[in-house]
Amino acid sequence: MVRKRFPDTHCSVARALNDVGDWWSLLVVKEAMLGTRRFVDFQQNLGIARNILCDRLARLLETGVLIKQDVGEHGTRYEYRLTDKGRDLFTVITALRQWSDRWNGESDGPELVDRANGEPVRTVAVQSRDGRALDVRAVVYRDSSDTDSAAG
Amino acid sequence: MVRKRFPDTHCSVARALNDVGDWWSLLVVKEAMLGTRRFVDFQQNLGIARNILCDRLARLLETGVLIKQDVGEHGTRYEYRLTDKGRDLFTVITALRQWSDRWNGESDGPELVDRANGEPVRTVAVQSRDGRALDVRAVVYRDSSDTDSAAG
DNA sequence: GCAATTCGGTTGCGTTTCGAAACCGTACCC
DNA sequence: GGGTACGGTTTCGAAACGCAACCGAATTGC
Repeated sequence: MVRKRFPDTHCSVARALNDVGDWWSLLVVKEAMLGTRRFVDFQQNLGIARNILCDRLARLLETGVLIKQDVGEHGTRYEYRLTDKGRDLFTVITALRQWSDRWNGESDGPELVDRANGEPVRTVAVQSRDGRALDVRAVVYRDSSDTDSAAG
Repeated sequence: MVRKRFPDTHCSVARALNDVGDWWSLLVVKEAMLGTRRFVDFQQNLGIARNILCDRLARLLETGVLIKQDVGEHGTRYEYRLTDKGRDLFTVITALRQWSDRWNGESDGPELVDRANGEPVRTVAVQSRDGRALDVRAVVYRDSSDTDSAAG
């Protein structure tokens, strides 16, 4: 199963979607963040077809989001664990979760709280250097070719 | 073209992916955030097939991410514009962009800066109530059924 | 040692979706 | 009334998906 996706684009968003842009990849990563590590557990918890799961895991290994470890205790056993790159998707997934909760109604799923004190986490937002929340109209996409202008 | 996707899941992430989880939807939204509003412009800027673009635009209308306005100046003209729900994806898209830049190398695309002063925006992060950056290991997914416990 | 089971896949096969290009209908333009 | 631009829809081959059956290695049970 070879797929081409967005071969070499200058767009960061498109390049991110190359790694985690299909239906299942982000859900696999989310599941891994909940502690799932084994093939059968991913398969059952997500309800994904086995061949598709195989393919997604292989791709996530290729792109360095997961690593595969042989834990040969009982028969053939592997663990799929998040890399730093994979764990770093936490922000993306949390932003997506909060967006869904805001606009499609609260889910009855688990709530995300600070392990240190049990308080809910803040709403994820884009912030200016001095910490103001910025919406899309408060920013400019500045062409990176004029790096030494305008910013000051 | 009817597709089922994830029918009714308790998982917020999966529900978000129902709206914007396929290959093109997030790119369409991203393009809209760059100011694109017209069918032909989406089609040319993204290099998407016209039928797929039609389908995605229709779905984004259905889910309330975009609205369609007739601006009948010259012949048949419509504008597809972001709703508040659509604009609110700014955080998700920015998080995704930053993730890609961190792990797949900087792109030569435009840089995101504060319109007010030209300074680059902060790195998007999940924060605790008191503003500490939290990674996935610093949080707990607390079952929302025990709402009145543990939180302190 | 041999059957049954578990785990992590792979293979076949039918269905769905994608993508490129051709076609269509309306509204301007002259 | 022909040309053009816009916003689609149709057609059709290719790719991806989902289900279910099968496979191979190791472990368990006896």
